[in-house]
Amino acid sequence: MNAEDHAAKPRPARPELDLNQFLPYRLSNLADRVSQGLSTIYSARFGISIPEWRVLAWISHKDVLTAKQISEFTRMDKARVSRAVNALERRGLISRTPSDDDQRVQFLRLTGQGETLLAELIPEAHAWEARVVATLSAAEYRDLFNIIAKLERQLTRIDQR
Amino acid sequence: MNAEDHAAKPRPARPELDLNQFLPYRLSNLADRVSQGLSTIYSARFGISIPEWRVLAWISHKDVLTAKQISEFTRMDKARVSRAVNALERRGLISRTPSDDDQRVQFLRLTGQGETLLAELIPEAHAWEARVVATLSAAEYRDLFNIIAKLERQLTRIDQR
DNA sequence: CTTTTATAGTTGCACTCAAAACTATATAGA
DNA sequence: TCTATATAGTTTTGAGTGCAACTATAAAAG
Repeated sequence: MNAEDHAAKPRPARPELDLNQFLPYRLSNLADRVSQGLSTIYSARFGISIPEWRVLAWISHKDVLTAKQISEFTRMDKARVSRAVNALERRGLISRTPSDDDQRVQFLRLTGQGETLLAELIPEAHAWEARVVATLSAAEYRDLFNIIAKLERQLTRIDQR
Repeated sequence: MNAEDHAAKPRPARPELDLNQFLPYRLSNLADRVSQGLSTIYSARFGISIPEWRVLAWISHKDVLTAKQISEFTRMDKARVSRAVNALERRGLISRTPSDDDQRVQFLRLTGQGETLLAELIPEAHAWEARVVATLSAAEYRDLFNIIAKLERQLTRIDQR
């Protein structure tokens, strides 16, 4: 039985919130499911946590990064980055080399082992993404990225005030 | 200096991962920022946590719900729902009435106080959403919801295998 | 009936997280 | 130069989380 069937119920004048037409709700639902689905690949199969995956992905993308930079790119707390970096180094997937200019800074790079792992992981991640977006037309796919970019710029604008 | 400037670096044949063209990355970034931005409204201003907001929103949407149903709609763990429901009841925002048919089940409803709070909160949430999507054309807005729906259906399909 | 199996909701526990405090180093100002 | 302030990264801590165990009730099977 559906609660809405009680048409008789006297409704106080209350603003309606239709969650299916509420962007934050739809967006967080979708992103959740996407992250969840993708993480089964790198978590179950490669023993990598979400923060670790993000760190790996960015180092792979940029070749050399500091923890600070990763924290900015991923917008993860620096404490979270610190722990992920530690875990990845312990597993031999990345290396740290202290900067000569600034003793506080460490440059992070993939090790051979890290490269090998990503060489397996990245194609699977791409394949998974491809399955998900297979339902979209080329135009929709393009539109989606454009819309996301627009929304992000707008959020930045709003933040600045 | 950009690490990519070292054109000399001998690259092993490794699959590239361009995060800006990787949907899970863009999506989780955006959803994160949207949730974050919205939560400042109900968290800072009304002392409501994210799980509590979700529970309130769904009860408001459906009038009467059980914890089980909320857990399904929000895809939150039932423990998380249980704790949010407890907190909301302690604050007098929702009421529980045990089902006559099944002693295990409790029907959850907004109290007058809960209605009042949502009457303030919902318009503000809508206003915030409106500011964010103000950057989109009507067509883009429509497309966005269609694309999200398509992707969710596809994820359900993938899950089922 | 009586026993088994399923279900709604709660609680305990180990783990994760974000914020703050802290350490070590670097830069700016007096 | 000495002191104050800022910054990179780590550690600590309190709160929140998911999982699994548990309680109470209900439904199904024997």
